[in-house]
Amino acid sequence: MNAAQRTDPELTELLVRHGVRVTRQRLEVLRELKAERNDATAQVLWRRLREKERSKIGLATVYRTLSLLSKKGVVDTLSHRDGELCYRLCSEAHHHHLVCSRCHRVVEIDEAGLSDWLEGVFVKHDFVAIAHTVELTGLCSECRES
Amino acid sequence: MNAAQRTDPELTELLVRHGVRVTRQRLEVLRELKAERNDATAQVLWRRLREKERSKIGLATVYRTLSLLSKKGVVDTLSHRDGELCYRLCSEAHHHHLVCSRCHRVVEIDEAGLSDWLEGVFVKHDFVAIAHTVELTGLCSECRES
DNA sequence: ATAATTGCAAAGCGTTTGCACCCTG
DNA sequence: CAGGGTGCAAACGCTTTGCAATTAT
Repeated sequence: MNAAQRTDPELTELLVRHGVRVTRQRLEVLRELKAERNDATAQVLWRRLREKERSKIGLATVYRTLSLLSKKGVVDTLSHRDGELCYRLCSEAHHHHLVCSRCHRVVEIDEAGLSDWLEGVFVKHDFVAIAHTVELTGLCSECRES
Repeated sequence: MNAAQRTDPELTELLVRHGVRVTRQRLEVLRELKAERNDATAQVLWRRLREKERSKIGLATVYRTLSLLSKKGVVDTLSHRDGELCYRLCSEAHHHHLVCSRCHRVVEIDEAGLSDWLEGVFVKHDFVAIAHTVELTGLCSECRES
């Protein structure tokens, strides 16, 4: 247990709750994600940790950590940035995203109102639902003004 | 004008209609896409043309062609395959896709029933709509049996 | 004729992997 | 103290680009 781990018991607990070993690097990635208002790529998170936080974390570790956390359902992935994945610490309930194409502000949208339509589509085509992704892109009010 | 171009006047016309120069390579890519029931990646299309059709087409040309056709609205892109884009010759109307995760069968879904929900979300958060993508993944009836 | 298109090879870029060392549980 | 986690560098796979030769209009 070092300083970084003691700083935010909530994040440590988040890892433990998902059956993930607690390491300095994983806490650092989570801390950085928590500080991010919207979403961030693996490379961006790594650069921030290296430069701003003076962390010795390796890029591969950031990738491995995000991939693990995503598999465990601790973070969400968005693919609105072509060719690279964005990660985001999310609320637990199933939801979707509305992203501003200019400032990349992310708004979480709940499932209500969509479920009926979804259900109907799967039934109509005789598919068993596995997953669905909905990504809405627009221009937020602030960005419209400038 | 060579043999390949004479074979399918419909494809030639499709290019002309979108203001795209007609070349042997572009017609070959379109012909291959037309023969594809679902969707295919640039690399898959290229391999088919090279091996099955004995075409001398270059991989870069396939990429350039697909990118151009996508920009002109002649083909659609789907991103259900992680890390690489899939292309598909599509109907003109706006629509979405339901993809079988096992056999990759693609079913086109029309916009009806979704528009109201979409409209409501954009208005509620004071965003001006730019785009939206909806991708549903499931298991089709045939794949469930085996 | 001339500007766009092509094939090839090399470069780019995000991501993954092999391996020796380190640390958590 | 054993097995997972890490950092580094090299490998990977998809995509893009520079360039000289070719081709459509």
